[in-house]
Amino acid sequence: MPLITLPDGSQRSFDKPVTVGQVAASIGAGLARAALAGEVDGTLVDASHLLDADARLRIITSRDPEGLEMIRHSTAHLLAQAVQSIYPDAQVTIGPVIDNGFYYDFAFKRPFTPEDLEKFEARMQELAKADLPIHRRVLPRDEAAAHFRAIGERYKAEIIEAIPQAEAISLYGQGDWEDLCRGPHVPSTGKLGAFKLMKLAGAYWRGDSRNEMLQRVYGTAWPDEKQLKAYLTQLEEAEKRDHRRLGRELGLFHQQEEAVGSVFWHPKGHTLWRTIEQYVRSRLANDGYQEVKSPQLLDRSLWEKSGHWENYAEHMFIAESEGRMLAVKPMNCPGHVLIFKQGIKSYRDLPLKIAEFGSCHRNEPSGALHGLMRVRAFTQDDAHIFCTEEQVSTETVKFCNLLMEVYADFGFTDVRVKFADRPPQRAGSDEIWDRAEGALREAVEATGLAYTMNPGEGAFYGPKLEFVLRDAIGRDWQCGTLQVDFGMTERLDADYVAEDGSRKHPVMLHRAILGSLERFIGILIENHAGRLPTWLAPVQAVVMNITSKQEGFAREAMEFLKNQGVRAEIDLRNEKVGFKIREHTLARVPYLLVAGDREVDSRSLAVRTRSGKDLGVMPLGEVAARIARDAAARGRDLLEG
RNA sequence: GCCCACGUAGCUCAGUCGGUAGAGCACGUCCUUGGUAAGGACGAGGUCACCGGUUCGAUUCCGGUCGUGGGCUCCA
Repeated sequence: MPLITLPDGSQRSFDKPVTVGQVAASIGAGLARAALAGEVDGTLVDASHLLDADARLRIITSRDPEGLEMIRHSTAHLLAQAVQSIYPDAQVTIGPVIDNGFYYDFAFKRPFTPEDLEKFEARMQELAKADLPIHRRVLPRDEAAAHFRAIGERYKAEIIEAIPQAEAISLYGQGDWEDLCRGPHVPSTGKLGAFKLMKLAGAYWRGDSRNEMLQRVYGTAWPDEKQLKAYLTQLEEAEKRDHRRLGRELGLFHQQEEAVGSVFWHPKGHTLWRTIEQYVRSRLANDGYQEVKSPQLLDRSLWEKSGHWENYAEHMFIAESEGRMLAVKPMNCPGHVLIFKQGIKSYRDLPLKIAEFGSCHRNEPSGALHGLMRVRAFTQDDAHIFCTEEQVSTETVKFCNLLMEVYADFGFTDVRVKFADRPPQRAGSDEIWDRAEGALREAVEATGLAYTMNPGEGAFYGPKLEFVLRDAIGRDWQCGTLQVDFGMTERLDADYVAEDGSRKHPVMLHRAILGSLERFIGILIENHAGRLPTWLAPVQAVVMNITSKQEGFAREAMEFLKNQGVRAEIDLRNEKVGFKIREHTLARVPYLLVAGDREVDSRSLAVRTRSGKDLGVMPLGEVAARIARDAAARGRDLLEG
């Protein structure tokens, strides 16, 4: 006689055991159709799950996050069924849900082709249309393993054999096809249909590059066609924001094969670069950092002492001269330690903050390179804080405040913090790591920021905080970092005289806010879809004449704006004003300034923004003031709608 | 580095079932002096990524190299 309690507190009693689906049906026909699964006393179960005792029940539909996840998971199964119905000798492995969709990895004798993808999708549609009921059965572990071995599914068998022996294994079947799965799943394949297979890729079995390569099929799945279409449209939008395309179209930079993984910054791109660099420079100076410049090439012996040679050699570019082996710096820290070591330092000198816009080279695998986002030559807004163990907390708090301020100026306010602890390959004893992690934990608690753990992802020399910012279309980018290093100064023999006259090795905080300037600029371009805020726009205003009659005044106006600190250009070409407006709008110039006869007479300009807003005619001084006001707000309070 | 796909004019892309290629935009010249997202005419521009092989002949077919894209791995 189960008594079922629903989320709204209402109760229903039944005179015999009922399934989740039957409870839904007792509430209404619409809910019965929509019901995908249930949550019984906090555990997700299938709609066919039999309730034989009192329970709290929540009916899961596609409107619940869990429901959407199930749709994706079940669609992954549908894909596997389709693939195996077409290629019976393809072996299934795993098919998890990911953001916006799912993937499924198959072992197959040859790579899948785009034509295969079409076939798979068509078969999936057929199977969905057939509305096959999905049912669950349970086997003891050993029996399940033997079953999968018997039907030649060795990857599945391997997965099962990793599960504790006492546990029972559930299998889900639809039609004549069956797969190992924890579940739950939607009640039938007819609940699926709004999906699309997106792409093919290779992926290693268990994510290990020493293992064999599997064929991964990516797909997306949604509760209905409308949401699917909205997602596909959004993807197109993201493509339009691609910084590589915009970088070319806006004349910011280019890359070519003679310098793989490096960037050729064009005048406009470098203007943007300098604006950012000068801004960060002033923020750092305000916070007591001293800027330096350290050498690009440093002797191997230094890298051996710092631990890089042992832990980072595969990423380093090597050069040779007069029989000495040199390495192009992949990081700035050893150089900064050498600067610290010049002269005797006292505890009174701490914290000592050394900053550098450090140009680093790392020999990244070719497959990792991607536009500005992943390069081999990049520049960090890097700095090292030499301090005592007691100062770690306050310095961390100060740094986090600065970082949040800087991000806000760039218009990023959604920032997440991750705590990455000791990686498998590392320098220093466990005892030192215990202390470093302890100090960093205490420091991050002192900031009051919420954080999540990122196990095993620390730098080889210390644990780190990672600062992840979310962009305008919801993508996450790790930019800032703060790393606590208890070992580097000892390895490089850097010390200071403590209050009691003894020599001590300072703690080093490695920190960056933007991370790589190259990458940060890429993020800015995509975040703003090329419409950089006025303070960053390489060209802030273009003055254009309507006929050649206004040429003199247009020149005068442009010079005036330049003298007022506006990055202004002039367009005197013999073209119609509509043509010029179109071009500079597409070039994302924030302010389009037109000089016709009327404006010449009143020594003013007709002001239009790149978003098409007509701000009317303003005297020259007012135009300059308006642009200056907009630029001064940085990314915080944009005037433009 | 690994898997798959791709590489034709500055850009976006057609095309050649093997007979050295075409459009639009951009560029140049000329006409047009036009008030807020494309005025018109003419013209120039390509070792079809690179290196080999097959062939009478390769941009096209085959192999390799390099690069790019999407993944994997890695990561700022």
